[in-house]
Amino acid sequence: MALAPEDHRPTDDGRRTRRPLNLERWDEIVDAAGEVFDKKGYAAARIEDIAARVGLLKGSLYYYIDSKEDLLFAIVDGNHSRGLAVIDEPPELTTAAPPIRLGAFVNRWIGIVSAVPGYAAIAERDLRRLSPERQGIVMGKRARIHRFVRTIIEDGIAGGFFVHGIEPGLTANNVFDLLNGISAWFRPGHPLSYDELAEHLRRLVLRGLGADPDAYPAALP
Amino acid sequence: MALAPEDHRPTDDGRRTRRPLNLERWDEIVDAAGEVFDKKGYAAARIEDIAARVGLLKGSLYYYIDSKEDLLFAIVDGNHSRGLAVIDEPPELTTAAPPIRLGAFVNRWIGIVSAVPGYAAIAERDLRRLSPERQGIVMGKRARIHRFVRTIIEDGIAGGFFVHGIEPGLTANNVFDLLNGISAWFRPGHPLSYDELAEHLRRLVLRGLGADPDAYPAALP
Amino acid sequence: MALAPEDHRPTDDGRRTRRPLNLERWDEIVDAAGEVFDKKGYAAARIEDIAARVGLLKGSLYYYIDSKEDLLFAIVDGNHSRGLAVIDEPPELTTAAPPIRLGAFVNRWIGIVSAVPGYAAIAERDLRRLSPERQGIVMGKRARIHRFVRTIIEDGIAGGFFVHGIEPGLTANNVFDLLNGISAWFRPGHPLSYDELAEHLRRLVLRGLGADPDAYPAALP
Amino acid sequence: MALAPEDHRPTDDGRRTRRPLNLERWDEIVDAAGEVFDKKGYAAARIEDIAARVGLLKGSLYYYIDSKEDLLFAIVDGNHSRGLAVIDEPPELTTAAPPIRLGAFVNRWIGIVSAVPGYAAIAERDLRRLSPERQGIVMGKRARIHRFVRTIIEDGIAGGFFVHGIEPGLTANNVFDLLNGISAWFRPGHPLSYDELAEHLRRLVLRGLGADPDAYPAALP
DNA sequence: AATGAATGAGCATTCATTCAT
DNA sequence: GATGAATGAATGCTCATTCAT
Repeated sequence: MALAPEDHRPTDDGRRTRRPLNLERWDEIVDAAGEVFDKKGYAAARIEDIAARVGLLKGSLYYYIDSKEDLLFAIVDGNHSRGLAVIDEPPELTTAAPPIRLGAFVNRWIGIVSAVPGYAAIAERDLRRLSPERQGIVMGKRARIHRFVRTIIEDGIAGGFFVHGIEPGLTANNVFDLLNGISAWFRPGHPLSYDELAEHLRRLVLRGLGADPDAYPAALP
Repeated sequence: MALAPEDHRPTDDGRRTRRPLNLERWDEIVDAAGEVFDKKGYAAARIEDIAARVGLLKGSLYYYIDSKEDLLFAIVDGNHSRGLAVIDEPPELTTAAPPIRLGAFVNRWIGIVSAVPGYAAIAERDLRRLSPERQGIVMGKRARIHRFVRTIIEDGIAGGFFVHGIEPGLTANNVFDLLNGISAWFRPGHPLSYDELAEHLRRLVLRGLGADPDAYPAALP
Repeated sequence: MALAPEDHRPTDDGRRTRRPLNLERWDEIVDAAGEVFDKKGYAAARIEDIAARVGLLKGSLYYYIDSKEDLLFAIVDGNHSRGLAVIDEPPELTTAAPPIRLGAFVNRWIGIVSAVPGYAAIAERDLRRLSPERQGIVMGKRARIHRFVRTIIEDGIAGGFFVHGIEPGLTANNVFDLLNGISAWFRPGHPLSYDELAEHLRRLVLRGLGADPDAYPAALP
Repeated sequence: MALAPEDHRPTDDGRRTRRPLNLERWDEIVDAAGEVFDKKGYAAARIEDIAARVGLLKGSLYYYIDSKEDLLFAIVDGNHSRGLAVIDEPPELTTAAPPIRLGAFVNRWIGIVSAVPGYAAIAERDLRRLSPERQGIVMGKRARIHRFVRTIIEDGIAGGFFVHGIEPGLTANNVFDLLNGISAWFRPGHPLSYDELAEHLRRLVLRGLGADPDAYPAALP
C-alpha cells in the first residue's frame, strides 16, 4: 500500500553525467531544504544555508542538484506522493461507510503531516514557484487526492450519511484547508499529541458534514 | 463600529521630513503591492513591478515608502485592522446566542476577504518577513481577533450550544483556517457568490461545533 | 548611402521598463566591451572589466544591458551593419568594371576595419556564442555581404576581367579571409598605414583573380 | 623529413611523479579536446565534455593532465610542430624555383589542415590563452614557419618570379590568412575535395604574387 | 512629485581542480 | 587507472535603495 517515496534526484538529461548518488545523503539534503524553506520561504531561502546544514559548501550542493528549484520540487512533489499513498486505502476500508472512510483518511493524512511538519505549508505556499511542467505534475497528483475526498463526500451525501445541500468539491477544499492549515500553528511540543489532534479533526469534520462522530470508530480494529 | 483604516504611510522618524502624501495615491500603491505580493510572494515580488502598476518608476516609489517592508506592513497590518473592525459587533448582537454571533462573524469576515482578495493569503504567508516590532503589532491584533472567536466558542460550550470536549483555542484556529483558506482557491468568477460561500461556511462551522445552522438566522433582520 | 549604425540597446520586451538611454554612454560601453572581448575573448571577458572601463560597477552596467550577450550582439551585428553600408556602392561605381568595383570595395572594407580594429576578429571568433535567433540575424547580413562580392566576381569572370575556372563563392570566402585576417596581426603603429595596406590588398586580390591592378585606378577620381 | 610529433604529456616537474602514460589514450584525449575547443572555444569548453568524449569522468582526466591549459598547448603546439614538419622540404625541392616551392608548400599545408580540421582555427583563436612561456614556445615555431614562407617570397621577388613592390613579411601573413582561414568555413562534405581546394589556393596565391600557375607543376612528379 | 542613473550587497550557478579510496 | 565527492574562487545577474536634478 505504501508507495515508496520517489527518487527526485535530477536525472540524466544528456548534459550532465549520471551521478550514482547516495540516497541517504539526498534525503538529508531534502530535509535540510525543507527546514529552510519552511522557515524563510522558498524565495528568501539561501542555498548556502541548506548546504551548511548538511556540512557542505554551497558550490558542493550542485553536485546533487541542478538548481534550487529541484529541491522545492523534491519537497512539494514528494509530499504529494505521500498524499497519493494516503488515498490508497487499506482493502478492508473500501467497502466501509463514508464517515468511516473519511475519518480514517483524516487520521492517515495527519500521519504524513506529522511525519514531515512544515512540508504541507511549503507545498501550499510555494507551489507556484515551480516551473509550469513541474507544477503540472504536482497539480495532477493534487487533483487525484482531491477527487478521492470529494468522492467520499458525494457517496456520503448520496447514502444519507452526510447532510444534503453542500457542494462536494467545495467541501473537500474546506477539509484540506482544515487539515493542512494546522501546519502553520501546530508544531511538536503542543499540549496535544498528533493523535489527539487527528481525532479532534475527525470529529470536527464529520460533525461539519452532518455525521455523528461517535457513531463511527476512529479506526478499524 | 467601523474603525478608520490606519494610515500606514511612513511617519517622520527624524530621518526624513514628513511628506504631504496623497491618500488616494497611497491606496493605489498598496493595492498594487497587494496584487504583486499575492501573485509572487513577498520575497520574489519586485518593487519595479509594483511601481509599474501605478505608472511610476521604481525609484519614484521611494517618495511614498521607506522600504519594501512598509508595503508588506501596510497590507498585513491593514488586513488585521479590518479584522479588528469585524470583531466590533453591532450592539444588537452582543447579547445574542453564541451560534448567532459566530455565524454573523463568519459573514462579516468573508466580507473583508471578498473586499481585498489575496490579502488574507499574504498575511498568513509573509507575516514573518516583517521586522520583530511590526510582527509584534500585528500579532497583538491577531491575538485580540482570535480571542474574540475563542470566547464565543467558550460561551457556546458553557451555554450548551456547542458540543463539549473541544478545545476552544484550537477550534478557533480551525475556524480561521477554514475562513482564510478560501483565499487560496476561491476567486471572483467562482460559480458561488461570496454571500453563498459565507452561508456555506457558516453552516459548516456551526455544524462542526455541534449546533444546528437551521436553528439560527444567517443574519439578524 | 551610409547606413546609420543601428541602436542595439535592448528594447522593451514587456518586462523591463523602457529606458531612455543616453546614446553616447551606450557607445562608450560598446567600445569598452569591444576592447575587452578583443583582448580576452567573449567567454573569458568579465562584465566587471567592461564596467570598470566606463567608470561603473558591474551591477550598474545592467542598467544598460540585459545580458552580456547583448554587448556581443551589439558589436557583431553592428560590424555587419557597417559591412552592409559598405556594399552600398556610390552611384558612379555601379556601372564600373568589376575590377574597379572590387578594388573600391576592398578600400571601403579596410576603412571599417581600421575604424573599429578588433571588431572583425570578434565577429569571426565569437559569432557562435550568440543565441540562435541573433546568429540568424547576423548570418542574414553576412550572406548579403558575401553575395555582393561573389556577384562582382561572377560578373568579372563573365566579362573576361577575371580568370576563368575559379569558383566565385569560394573565392569570395578567400577575399574575406584576406581582408578580415589582418585584424589578427595588423594594429595601428604598423609601418604601413591603413591606406597603404588597403592598396596592397587591392593589388593582391586583383592579381589573384587574374586582373592587372595597374590597369585600374585604386579609387575613382 | 617528418618530425616525430612531440610528446606534450605533462612532464615530471618535481611536483608530480611521471606517470607511465598510454600514448594512444593521450591522442584520443587531445582529439576530444580539439573537437570541443573548436566547437565552443577554449574558455567556454568544459573539462567534463572532453572527459565524456573519451568515456571518463572529469576528475579522471587529471590523471593525464595537470591543467586544462595542457590540452590547449598540446593542440596549438602540436599543430605548429606539424607546421615545422611541413617547412622541412623534400630535398629535390630545395633548389626548385620559388613558385614551385611555394606551390608545394601550399599543398603540404592544406594536408595538415585536412588532417586535423579545426586545429588551425584553435591555434589562431586561443593562442593567447596559453601561459607566456608556452606562448613563447609556439611563437618561436610560428616565426620559423613564417620565415620559411617569407624567404621563398623574397627569393621569388629577387629572381623575378614574383611581382616587385610587395612587402614579403606582410605578404606571408596574407598567405597564412588564406590558408588558415579556410578552416572557418571549409569542412569535409564540401563539394570540393581538399586536393581541389589546395590547387585552387596554389593558383590564387601564385597569381596574387604575379606568377603564372600554369607555368609550374602543382607537384613535382 | 518624479526620474534617470548609479550603487553595492547578495545570490545562484559554474567549473577547474583535488584527493582519498 | 578511475571514481565519487567535495572545494572554493569566480562570475553573471538581480534588486532594494539612494540621490542630484
